[in-house]
Amino acid sequence: MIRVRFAPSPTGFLHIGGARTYIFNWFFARGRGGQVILRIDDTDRERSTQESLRSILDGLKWLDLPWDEQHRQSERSGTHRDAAEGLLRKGAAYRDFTPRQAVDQSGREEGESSGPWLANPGMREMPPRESDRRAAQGEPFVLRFRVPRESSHSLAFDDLVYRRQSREIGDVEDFALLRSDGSPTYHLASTVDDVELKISHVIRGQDHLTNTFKHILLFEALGGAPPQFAHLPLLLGPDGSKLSKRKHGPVVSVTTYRDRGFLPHGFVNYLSLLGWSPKDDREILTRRELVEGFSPDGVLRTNAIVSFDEASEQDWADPKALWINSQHLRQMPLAELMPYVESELPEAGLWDPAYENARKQWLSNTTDLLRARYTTLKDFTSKGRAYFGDTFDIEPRARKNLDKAGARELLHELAERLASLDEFSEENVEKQVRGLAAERSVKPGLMINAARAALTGQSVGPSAFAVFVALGRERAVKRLKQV
RNA sequence: GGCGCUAUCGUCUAAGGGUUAGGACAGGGCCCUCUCAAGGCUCAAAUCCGGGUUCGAAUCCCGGUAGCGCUACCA
Repeated sequence: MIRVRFAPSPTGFLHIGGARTYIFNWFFARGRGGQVILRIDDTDRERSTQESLRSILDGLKWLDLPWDEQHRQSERSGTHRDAAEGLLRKGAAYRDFTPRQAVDQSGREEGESSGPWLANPGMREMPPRESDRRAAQGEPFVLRFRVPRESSHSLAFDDLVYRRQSREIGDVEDFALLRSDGSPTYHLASTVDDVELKISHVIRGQDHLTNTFKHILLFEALGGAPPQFAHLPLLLGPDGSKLSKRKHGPVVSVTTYRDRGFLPHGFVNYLSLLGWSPKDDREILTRRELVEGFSPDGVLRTNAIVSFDEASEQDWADPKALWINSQHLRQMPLAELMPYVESELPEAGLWDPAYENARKQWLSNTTDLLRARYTTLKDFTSKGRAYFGDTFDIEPRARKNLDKAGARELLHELAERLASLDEFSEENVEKQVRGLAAERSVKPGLMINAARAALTGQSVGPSAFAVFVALGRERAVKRLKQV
């Protein structure tokens, strides 16, 4: 049974890099009848916050890729401690009584090659009896893994993405298992839980590639077979540094995409193409195609840059992400799009209860008319405001179209004629507009553009005749008369 | 510093010994047209550098350089 896990630590918002890791885990498991486990790695109690947890859960839910099980590491600390004790008894771990400050000082500054395991060989070699005695006296200690030093063999594993990885065991330090307050570190908790939760494949960021040797050592000491590993290349900012909220702002947070009108699947599609591709020229892929096509050995080994311009209103996100979203917006089944549009309207004060019954069809027609030229869901309530409500601003460029000589009178005249039109259809409206233009010897474009301006306050938009019909005779005539 | 990973247009990527190095986004132009989109066509744009191996290298090997990661009682 394939079982994967996504293990975020709630010390920040859900990062798009984390989201991509989750997405790849999900595709991998779903494509093979496996299960997805969400595990909150909150072993760092001091830095973990409720707010972060909320953000992570909200972000993941929005992606609409449901998980099968959920666990929280802090609720399993007993298990972790038992495992640590077992390792200590077996001699696979030892207590390090070195005072914290001493370690901080020796290791930190312009680090020589020395690590704690070299700095304090006395701790590693301390007789168990002395170790037990000092612990019993309450002297604080860190529990460290005793990396085998006797033979200088090398460690190796086959990463599904990075292929065979090997390392001299001498290059692996005696890493911490338990902190001096008794709490488990990430390495211990993660490995113990991976064993207990029967994780078959660990798919995570490349920043853990070298940590994997420690984990394999731990899996073996714990008596479990190591899972398969697949490390993913990292996501970098436009400056080439690892994406971070601090440095790169709100674009690294998943909820930003939600709040700015991305379709969940448009976002998923975009992320899936960072470090992976279907190897053909497809770019817009359905969830099903993604699940069927994804494979770890198709994942690139190079970091990808998330390109965006924080200063630009247009390119606040990667232009390609925006484009992919716009493609989904116009290609997805209209019925699937409607709930998203419907939830945008009330927020903007543009909701009409009749959208649920009498005007349901109208809403859907209008959405269909508009979506081909929109990028995000927010466009429906900003650019599309005049369609759903009666208060809207007139843009400068639209005003110019209205200010053209004779434009207003023509529109007033047109309003009269439309008011008495038999059937208010696109065809008939067009006939009236062109007819009037011919009578007055003006270019139809003059009237058409002025009409669009009067009707929507904008100089751009769908075919003006379609706009007339979308608004309906009553509203259209009223707006023509008002200018 | 040590250890490791990586290197194709500005960006995301395809091509894993033989291609005019392909596609997409973004940019330029044209068509369409009532505007803006969409759509169609089109232009510009890349194999980090240096050595090998080979008839032939983006592709394999070595070196350099650069970027990134790890080197925590963070994950």
